Amino acid sequence: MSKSSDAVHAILRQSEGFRSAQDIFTKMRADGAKIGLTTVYRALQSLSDDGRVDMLRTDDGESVYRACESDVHHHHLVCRRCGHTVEVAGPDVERWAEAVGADYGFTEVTHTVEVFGTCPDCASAAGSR
Amino acid sequence: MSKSSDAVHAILRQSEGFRSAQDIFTKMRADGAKIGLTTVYRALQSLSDDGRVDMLRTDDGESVYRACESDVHHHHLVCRRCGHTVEVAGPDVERWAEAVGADYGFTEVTHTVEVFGTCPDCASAAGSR
DNA sequence: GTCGGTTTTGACAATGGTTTTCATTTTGCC
DNA sequence: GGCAAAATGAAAACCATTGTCAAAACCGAC
Repeated sequence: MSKSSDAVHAILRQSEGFRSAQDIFTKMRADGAKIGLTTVYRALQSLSDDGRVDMLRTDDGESVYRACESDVHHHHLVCRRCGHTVEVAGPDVERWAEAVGADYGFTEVTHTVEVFGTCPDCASAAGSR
Repeated sequence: MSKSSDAVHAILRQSEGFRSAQDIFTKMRADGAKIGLTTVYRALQSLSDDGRVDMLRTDDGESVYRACESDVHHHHLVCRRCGHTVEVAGPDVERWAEAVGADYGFTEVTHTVEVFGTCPDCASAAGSR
């Protein structure tokens, strides 16, 4: 459980934002790697278990992963149309989450915050809903 | 798009927390309603579009719905151990999300915020990871 | 080098929630 | 009643994810 995991991790580190498992698989195959989809999922799972990648679900139920750059905690502003991602820091949110948790006596509080929207480009590029 | 929707909405209002679509379907059938799974999904979708029910995804990708009691938008504080859920309002977060979106020119900004932690009960009840 | 056993891998099948399809039924309206 | 539009539901299609299982890679021991 290492060579493949490392390869997947590498792909993730080369990537900007979040990527789906299938996406990663496709890219790896395109890069010439001989890897199976199953293995990608397994790698992703163990990496996530080890806390080396972040995993979250998009609105349509797909899981997406990102290499964890644990030093700085930040969130993402994702364009729901083109997928363009901006990293945003949100000290206020961090504080709020902690406060809320503490308020109810919760410990080991973590939080997931994702902001979705339509980016300027896509907005001007038109659109029906 | 009304009789069924109303029926589904009624079930939801009778329920305490979140229920899955399949769950609702099963219950309605048990209650003697002649309704199809498809219709339940359709009803849920339109109710959700109209903002009359809240919809969210569990960690395993299942969609769950709940009658919207408060017209106010709120988030959840979930115990990662026992699943106990507390509803929390977060005006600050709402404002922050909007501000962040606006900052980058994003429109139609929505956000997902979930706070996880270990609730007091579970914390005292102990544990291994 | 090779033997034996353990781990990893990946093609493929299976799962399961959700969505689509499409023919039938119901509804609203004249 | 008659007709068209909307709603319905059974079954099929989807599709991301997970399970299966036999083959391949790995590894320490001989």
